[in-house]
Amino acid sequence: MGQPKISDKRWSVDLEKRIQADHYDEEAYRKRYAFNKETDKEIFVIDTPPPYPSGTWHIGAVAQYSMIDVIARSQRLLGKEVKFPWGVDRNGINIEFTVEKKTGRKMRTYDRAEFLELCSETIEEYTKAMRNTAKRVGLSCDYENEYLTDAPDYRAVSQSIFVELFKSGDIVEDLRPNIYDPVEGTTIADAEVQRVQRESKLCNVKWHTEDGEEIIISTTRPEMICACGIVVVHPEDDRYGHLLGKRVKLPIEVAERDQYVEIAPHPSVKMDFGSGILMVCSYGDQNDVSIFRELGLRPFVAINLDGEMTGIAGPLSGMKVIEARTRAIEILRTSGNLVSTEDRLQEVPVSERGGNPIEIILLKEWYVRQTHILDRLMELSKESSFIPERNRQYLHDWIDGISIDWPISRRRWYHTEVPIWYSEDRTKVVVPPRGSYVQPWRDSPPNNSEVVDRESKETLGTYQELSLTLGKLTGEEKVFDTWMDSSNSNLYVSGYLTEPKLFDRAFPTSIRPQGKEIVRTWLYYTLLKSALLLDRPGFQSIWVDGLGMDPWGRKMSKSLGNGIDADSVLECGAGGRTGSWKIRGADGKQVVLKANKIGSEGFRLWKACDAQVGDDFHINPEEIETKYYGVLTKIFNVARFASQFEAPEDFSSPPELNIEDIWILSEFDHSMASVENAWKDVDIYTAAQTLKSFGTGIFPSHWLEMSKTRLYDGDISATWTMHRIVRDLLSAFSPICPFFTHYLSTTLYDSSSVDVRAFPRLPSFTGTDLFVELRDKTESLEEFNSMVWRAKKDRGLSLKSPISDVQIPESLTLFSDALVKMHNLEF
RNA sequence: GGGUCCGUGGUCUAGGGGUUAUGACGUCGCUCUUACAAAGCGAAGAUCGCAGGUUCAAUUCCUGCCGGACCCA
Repeated sequence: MGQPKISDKRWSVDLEKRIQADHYDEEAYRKRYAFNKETDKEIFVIDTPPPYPSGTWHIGAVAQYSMIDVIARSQRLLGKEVKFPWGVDRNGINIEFTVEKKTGRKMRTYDRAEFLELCSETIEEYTKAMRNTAKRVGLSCDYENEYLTDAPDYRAVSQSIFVELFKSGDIVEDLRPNIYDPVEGTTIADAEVQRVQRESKLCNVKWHTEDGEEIIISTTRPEMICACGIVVVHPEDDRYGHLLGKRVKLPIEVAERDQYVEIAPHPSVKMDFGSGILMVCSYGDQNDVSIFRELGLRPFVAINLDGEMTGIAGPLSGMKVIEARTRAIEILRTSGNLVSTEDRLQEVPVSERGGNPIEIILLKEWYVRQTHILDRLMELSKESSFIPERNRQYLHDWIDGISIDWPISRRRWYHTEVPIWYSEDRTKVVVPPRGSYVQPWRDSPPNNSEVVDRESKETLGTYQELSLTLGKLTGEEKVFDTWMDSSNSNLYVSGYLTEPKLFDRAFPTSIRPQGKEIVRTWLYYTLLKSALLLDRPGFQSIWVDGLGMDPWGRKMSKSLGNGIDADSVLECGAGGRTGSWKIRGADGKQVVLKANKIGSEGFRLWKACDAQVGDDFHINPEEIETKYYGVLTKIFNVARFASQFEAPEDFSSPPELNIEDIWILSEFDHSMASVENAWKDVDIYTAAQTLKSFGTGIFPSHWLEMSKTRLYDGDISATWTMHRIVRDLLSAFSPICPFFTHYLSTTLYDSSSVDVRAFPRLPSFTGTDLFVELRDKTESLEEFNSMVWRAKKDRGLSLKSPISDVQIPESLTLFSDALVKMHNLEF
């Protein structure tokens, strides 16, 4: 016994930052966390979600990433070779918006190359900030091999996969109705559409049949009358049976088309909506699209790419949609065909990124075919386990609802280019060779490109041989939907195209960790790719966590004013600075939350203990501090206490052990067994709770108090037991609090718990009947100790003062010596 | 309108057909006892959202309703 080796009186955020600074020393870091692809160990590849750098990183996402790190570290602890990549998703419309906002100029007013340069500079800044936060929260990623989805090597993979799917016929080009954002001038996918409540005007419009009968049709989009292809009523609607087959005149003048449309039956009509008669236009909404397709009608193009009405709109032609709507109402009113209007709240589809009302327009775009493979996808998905299992439902529901192919081309710039050139006569295309990145809008094809027949997809020869026969080439101007890039992440990190030997061992990728809000995009598209390319499931397990919500359970958003910045929580307590957050509470009033110390270790511990995976979690800095900082203090002090006693030389063979030492070892082994299983099952919650309750409960409160006298007397059984438990406890706990356990373990034992590569379990001497028998004593032991403490309290005695009339129950007589000393019992 | 999840002491949370319902925070009381007052020990505090049903037995299973969250149309 001597001075504690740990000099700090308590754990602090400053100490945490000092340890971190050392930890990110490059050489040491690489030794710890680099991935060795030649390993004989089991390989565990994590498909880390590449975050999108947008300035501030959502605290809920940071919390989620810290749990992904817990997964990475726990798998290392179990002895696996872990690949925990660090990737950043940088393609997309977000950064384009950011640059437009920053410079006050719209994208299309720039030269394309100049604009790309601006995007790339801006996103680089954000990327740095994000990497710092990642390190601050302790992510043990391979930062040295950072991948960027906008870098040539990554884009090359995206383009190669495109070419592969194009040749196999799974990617096609076609003229189809597409969801289009007229303000940003680009197509978007189903998954990117959001719905918002808006006030809109429902117009009840008078139409006339050929034989002069008046009918009323309700619509919120009178400007679309010019694109009306048919008028429908419900087949069972008795009111209108006589109208079927008749023709009805459009109530607004149109050009270049027939003024009359037919009335037909269709079951999709809601009889109780308005008059029960519906006009079907190309295209007012998704229902219109399916009716046009079903009835084989010829669509009219009413709106052009700039969001203006086309020539068929007659008097409205050339107007923007909103303007045209107002004018249409005026025209109808003047002509006496407007019966009435009503204001009503309506769900309007808008684009997720731009927030603009979307239109459905006929466009020539590139598609990944998916409707033909949905059953197979469902089957393949059964081969992946979900954590938690119930979140499988999100994927099923999405797959069930898919009815159209995935449009993947976009009319934007800061994205991966569609790697295609068209021959002068448009019958042939040139595609780049595997592994190269091309920009067809400004480059010529590389010489080893291939020439492919546009219809049959047959390879005709190399570009070098055939270039003279192609005439003047035109490079494709369009780019990919960003999900087209990010849905390759698991293939990329598992070595597809670049490291076939690794890929063989590492695919399906061990785990896909992600939030539930992107099941329909990132997860779905990734599984789709794996199915199309390889006919295999993309993952062994899929870990789908809930979302970080505000303290009252609502989504954090700028408009609600209830956001919490991640860095402010991680830095709370550093350099004596406290944290304070002003946010709008549940009742709309400002609430001020205050905390003195959290740090990355407190933050991680909170997330690990607070909620089961898959549930939404509430983020309240006050709660994080009050509930979990004390746990760190407690374990710190246990280690500090232990540090005043010499650690044993030999941790593996115990000396002759005292009965109460065997007892606590049996308890400890039981806890460690469940922690080991929890880590194997990626059950962070159970591992965290088990460690926490052993480390702050029975071990210090009962065993340590029972054994203090012996420890002070230099008893080797007690000393061995304590150090063995403290050391192993720190190792098992290291995935959750790596810096905390690193500090304690290196100070006490000269070796870091973050370097342990085999889950620590007690030697086999322990697995005896005696173990089971002693573990049965735990409950009565706890009860007895509580009883004595209560008795002393009731009599106003201090805990060390003697007490005389207490009887040790028969079941605990084997602990008599220890209990007498612990409680100072007198007889 | 549909789907999924949730509703357990003041707050957060575990559990799950069968004695006295888990833990934490907060509250109250006592204690600076040679690891720990940024702590320890002890105490009080819950008709498990509401109404039915199944059952010998429901907080747990079923149905409906109410409330919340998320997703979709």
